[in-house]
Amino acid sequence: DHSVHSHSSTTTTNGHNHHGQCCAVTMDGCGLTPVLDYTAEMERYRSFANFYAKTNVNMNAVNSMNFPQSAKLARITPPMFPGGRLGVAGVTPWGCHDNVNMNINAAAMLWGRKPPVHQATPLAPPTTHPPPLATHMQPHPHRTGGEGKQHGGHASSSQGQETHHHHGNNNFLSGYTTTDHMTKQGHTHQDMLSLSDRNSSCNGGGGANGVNMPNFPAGMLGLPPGVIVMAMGSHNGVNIPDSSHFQMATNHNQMLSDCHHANQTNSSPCPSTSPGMTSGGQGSGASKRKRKRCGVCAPCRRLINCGVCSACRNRKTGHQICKFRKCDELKKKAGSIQLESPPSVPSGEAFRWFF
DNA sequence: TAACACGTATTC
DNA sequence: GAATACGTGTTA
Repeated sequence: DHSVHSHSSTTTTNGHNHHGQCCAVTMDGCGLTPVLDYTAEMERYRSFANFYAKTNVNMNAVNSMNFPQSAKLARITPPMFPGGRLGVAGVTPWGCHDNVNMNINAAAMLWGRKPPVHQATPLAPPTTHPPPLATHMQPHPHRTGGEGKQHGGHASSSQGQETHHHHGNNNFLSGYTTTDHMTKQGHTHQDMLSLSDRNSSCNGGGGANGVNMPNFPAGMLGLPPGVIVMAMGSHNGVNIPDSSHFQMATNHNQMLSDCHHANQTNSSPCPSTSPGMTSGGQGSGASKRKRKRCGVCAPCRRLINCGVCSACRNRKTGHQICKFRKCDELKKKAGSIQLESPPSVPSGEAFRWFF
């Protein structure tokens, strides 16, 4: 809607939109400038607010009464978005782009890393802002609550996030105290485990390719559990938005394999023929194996059930995951899935693990 | 076509 | 064994 955009541009002086709703649904600076469904966006804000309400943020946790499943999830959810520097203080945990454009920056922001672009200095840090390292895991002193932020989601409004340069260990929040990050609640999110506990090895198994490193503590790398590690291409570090090449450090020092269908029960790392398929399954072969969530699409990265969709409401009988958490890949027909690499990305060869 | 129901695989 | 979630047939 051109009128909306022109309205926004004339009422901002620094790129921020001061007319809340417009800001909530537009994503200036995102390149594509998509317009999100407002309801969906608000729902995401609400879920995030609920998440913080149940974990470590002093908020009026009214939502938790309405969404018991969310509360349950929140209890088992570690502070993936540390200290409010990323999430509540001005940037939604889902980032500005991520539910539309699966690019690296979005994922990086989500998993605790600031987008590595033109950010030499934080934007106008609030007064008396402590040094980043000192307060990294602490709630932002100026936080006013998640859903109240009309500027949430604006990529450039991430005041208070510390700067991470695009090289060296700073890339991985070396300032983190990893124990702080993970042991506050003693365990990690089930979804995170499901992503990481695959002791499978689609990349060669047994860490042969440097992917599984059973005795290599992530902390030594300054890698907080939950941080996705993106293997940069061997050519000039070009960000290649291939979600299948994300990796994630976890408590178990394992990485999320880029095999989407890790096999837990047998030693075969990648999809194999499954003898029995579900009720209606034809049992015609490997393609009928139950698929796994991709783990990197926007719904997969969502940690909290909405609690209100039909799937949540019919948890017992429906046996379905929350609608808002349903993997985009799984929504597609099983036969229509394109495997791992887009044509422009030479799988594997273009990536390497760098530490 | 979306929502629902159910069988079943998977994980804890 | 319970909880979760995928796949698919049925129904509105």
